[in-house]
Amino acid sequence: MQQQAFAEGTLPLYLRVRDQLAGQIDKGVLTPNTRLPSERILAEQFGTTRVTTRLALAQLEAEGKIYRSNRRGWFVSPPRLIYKPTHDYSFSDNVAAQGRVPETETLDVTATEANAWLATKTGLAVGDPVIWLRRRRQIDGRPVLVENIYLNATRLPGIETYDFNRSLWKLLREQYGVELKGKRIEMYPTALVDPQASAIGVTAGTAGLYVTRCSQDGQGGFIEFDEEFWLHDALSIQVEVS
Amino acid sequence: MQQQAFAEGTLPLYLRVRDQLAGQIDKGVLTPNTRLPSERILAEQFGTTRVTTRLALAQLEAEGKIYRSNRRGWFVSPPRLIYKPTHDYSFSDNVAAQGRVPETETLDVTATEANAWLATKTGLAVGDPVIWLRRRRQIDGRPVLVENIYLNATRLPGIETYDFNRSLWKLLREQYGVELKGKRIEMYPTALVDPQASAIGVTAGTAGLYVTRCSQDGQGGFIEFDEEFWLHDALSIQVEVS
DNA sequence: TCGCTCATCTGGTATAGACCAGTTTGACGA
DNA sequence: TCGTCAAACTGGTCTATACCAGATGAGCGA
Repeated sequence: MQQQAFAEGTLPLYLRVRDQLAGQIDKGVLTPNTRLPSERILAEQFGTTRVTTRLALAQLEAEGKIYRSNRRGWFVSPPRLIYKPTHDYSFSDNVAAQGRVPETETLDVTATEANAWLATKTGLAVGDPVIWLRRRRQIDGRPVLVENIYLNATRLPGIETYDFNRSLWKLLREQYGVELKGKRIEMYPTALVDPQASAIGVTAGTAGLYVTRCSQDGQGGFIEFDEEFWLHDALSIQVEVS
Repeated sequence: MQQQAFAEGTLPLYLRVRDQLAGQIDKGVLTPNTRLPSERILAEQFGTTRVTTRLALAQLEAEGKIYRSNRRGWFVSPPRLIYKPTHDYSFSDNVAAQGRVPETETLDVTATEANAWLATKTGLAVGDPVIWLRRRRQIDGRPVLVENIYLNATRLPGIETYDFNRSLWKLLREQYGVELKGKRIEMYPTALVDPQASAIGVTAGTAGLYVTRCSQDGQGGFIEFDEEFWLHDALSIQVEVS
């Protein structure tokens, strides 16, 4: 069982494979959403095994250059969506403005009550009525996030009867005259685990970005708390302050 | 070569190993910065191989629950630092305020000129003089970020002569009377690659968060452009707007 | 033409073992 | 007592192979 010689400038083999593939992506030989050759074929091409090839692929995935679709293959990542969480705008409008095709699916709508965790996040009391909304959102047919939205049911009576497959922000403004003002946003990178991972259709452990957003109206009253689980390679966040 | 039976509720073995370790961390059996048993010992304890054990460890690493120190072992991650990039404050003060011990090292100070990339980011013209500063910052002895800072040399004459192992923000205020006002922040998750990975002392491919921050003074003049490479498990970002 | 079935392709999970290259530690000698 | 140095230990990289399970598409039958 011969061993790697660490030839060619001491770079490990899996990083040399990575560099080859990254070069093809950067040079445009492989374009966004193209499928890469299968792991077995790549392994043969590079004269190595699937295990090492997968190391290289995992590296590129961590960098956000490629993504995987469960048991279908590896694909070149499209550009990141520019996302400004401090703005009030519609996901759909934002995606469309960047030349992409958005899609929103409502997974679940449930009337429930605030638990301790939600209470500390929102300022509600434990037991206050909330509407819990779960949605999945896609860009160009690829699911990029799932979200849990908790709406102040007292402040927004009857909201559970509306169609949620559209902009929530517009719904609040048009039906309730609510303009979201204050926001408290928190985010950090983490891995997606079930149930979010399977809702997006990725394996548990895929890198993600966890974003929460607590919005109030002009008077400081709590309106909605949004908890988003993004694929890590799907977005670039921008914030401007003056 | 017998195969896994997918027993015990169909969870794959590496996720069951993950759950066991995660449980010990959540219950406080393993406390922050404690070293885990070695991969070989864990593999033996769980009746599996190193490869599978490493899968479980990589999963926990992706979730930000553990981190590795090169060839020294795996350690339990401490709590994330709360970081408000829209605020003007000192890294050192912020870390200390959260009961941790900060440290800053200046790696490099170079007088150079704005290239095309920096020009588009800052509004400078290509060729304008800038001071390029590289720093590494630690929390409780663990390097958590490296940064490239580009300072407007025209606006801040002689700044390269100061000590940079302290708060840059205070330096600007005290020596130049500059209050940073406008900020444009951009960030996205990605993997750390060299030279940043080796500067922090992690292997290439470790998950990170890339943050850039462009700051101006009250009159909209460009002051500094900051490019930060964070370990992904080291921080939680908070932004508030009204 | 349309729907279904099944072979085939894909990645997902797992075993067993090997050598490489820094880190740590403990025994030993000055 | 203290420094040195080698052994032992750690993760890092790699080979070779196997079976599992979901996705896909070709082909067949209604």
